[in-house]
Amino acid sequence: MGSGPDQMAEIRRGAEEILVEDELRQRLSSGRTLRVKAGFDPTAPDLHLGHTVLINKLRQFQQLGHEVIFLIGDFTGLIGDPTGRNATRPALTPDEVAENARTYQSQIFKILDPERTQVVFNSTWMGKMSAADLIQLAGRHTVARMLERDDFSKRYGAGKPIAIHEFLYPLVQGYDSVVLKADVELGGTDQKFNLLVGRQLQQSWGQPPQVVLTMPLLEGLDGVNKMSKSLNNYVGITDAPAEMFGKLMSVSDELMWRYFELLSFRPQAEIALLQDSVKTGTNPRDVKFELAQELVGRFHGDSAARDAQEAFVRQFQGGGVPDDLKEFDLEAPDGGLGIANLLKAAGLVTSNSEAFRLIGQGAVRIDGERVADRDLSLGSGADHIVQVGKRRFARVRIN
RNA sequence: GGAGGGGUACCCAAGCGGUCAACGGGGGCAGACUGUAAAUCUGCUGGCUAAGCCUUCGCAGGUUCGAAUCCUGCCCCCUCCA
Repeated sequence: MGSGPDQMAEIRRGAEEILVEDELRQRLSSGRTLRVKAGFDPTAPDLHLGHTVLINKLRQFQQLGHEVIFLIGDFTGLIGDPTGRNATRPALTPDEVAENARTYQSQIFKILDPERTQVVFNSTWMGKMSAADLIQLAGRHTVARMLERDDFSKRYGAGKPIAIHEFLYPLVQGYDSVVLKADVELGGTDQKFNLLVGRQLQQSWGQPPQVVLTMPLLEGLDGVNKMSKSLNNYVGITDAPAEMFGKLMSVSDELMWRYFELLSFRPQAEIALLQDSVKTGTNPRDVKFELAQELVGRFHGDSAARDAQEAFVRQFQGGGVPDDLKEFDLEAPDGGLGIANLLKAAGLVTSNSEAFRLIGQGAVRIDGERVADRDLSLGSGADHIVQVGKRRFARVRIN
């Protein structure tokens, strides 16, 4: 464990804001093991790299010798997420929550040390709370302070509805910090308000207020929007190695550095050296290889990462064929099997129209030969590698 | 309860009787190029037994030679007033 100031440099890495930084410095230098909390929604068990930004930060604290509390917000999950008013999320059943929690545990321990991670559920204490207790909790905060929250004040100002129970969410989250006696709570920048409510409630219960550390929301593969499943710009941590590798290689050269900062475990100094080397002529692609290697290795092991890189080089640099081809056995009618139907049967296109379009664009190859004739038909007894674009392949046997 | 606005393709958004399979933008896909599935440029982006035909503009009817466009009813969303 380093000294206070050394720890601060690592902790500050990538962080958006630390409130209050002096308080954190003091607690670090006290030499005490700090209780570092972060809460996760049990509705989204499929973690992507965006989620891991926070988990990585937890890991850092862990490596500095502190105790990590991974809180699963199953109580709030059972009520259902109140934000986004036109698509009220269906409340999860206890079984689903339990299932999601298991998924979390199998995924986060690729990053966190299970020995020094406490997984807790807020239903443990919230479930026991009576209506009277809840009213008492609600009495600790005021409407005016609630309305300070950016999205509440915007909605209020715009005449948009705010349901009463939406006010309870920050309170419950803050109360979790009281119960857990958190020293530090981590969250995305969008969580800032909720995290601060935790500070306030702790003080109200006579506890020293937790330090709040917010992390930026990781940009998705498009480099613009935050990474999310619904925008389909994400890298899932359960994505297959080749898939994960390819997605990371598609990140722009610029965004790559952002990913290094927030996702890589490399020391900052080492990343600075990589940046220098690109400035003096190293191919950014090769640096991106390093990033993809590290991340695929983290979730799938080093040998899978090496294989993924080899396959990537073979397929995209060498114009080669991936080794895990889907195979199809197709029947040819008397006149032979038309190319469009073949592509459709092999799942390479979704309609004949799409097939013809792609042929027109020169995207279709059979055994490496570009197909120019949209009326091409293939007879039986053959075995072909069929390709659409650079990424869609299939092996097709015609009987 | 009253007044008004709106529902168009994956998303946003034009069109307001024929020239509309429907402008434009985003996203996606493809091609070229390359240093990578970066960047950039170009093309495509309903379906089919395919130079023709069929289906699509909230839903159901109607008017018309002809409707995304006009009429009627219904459903849904939003804003303001109470």
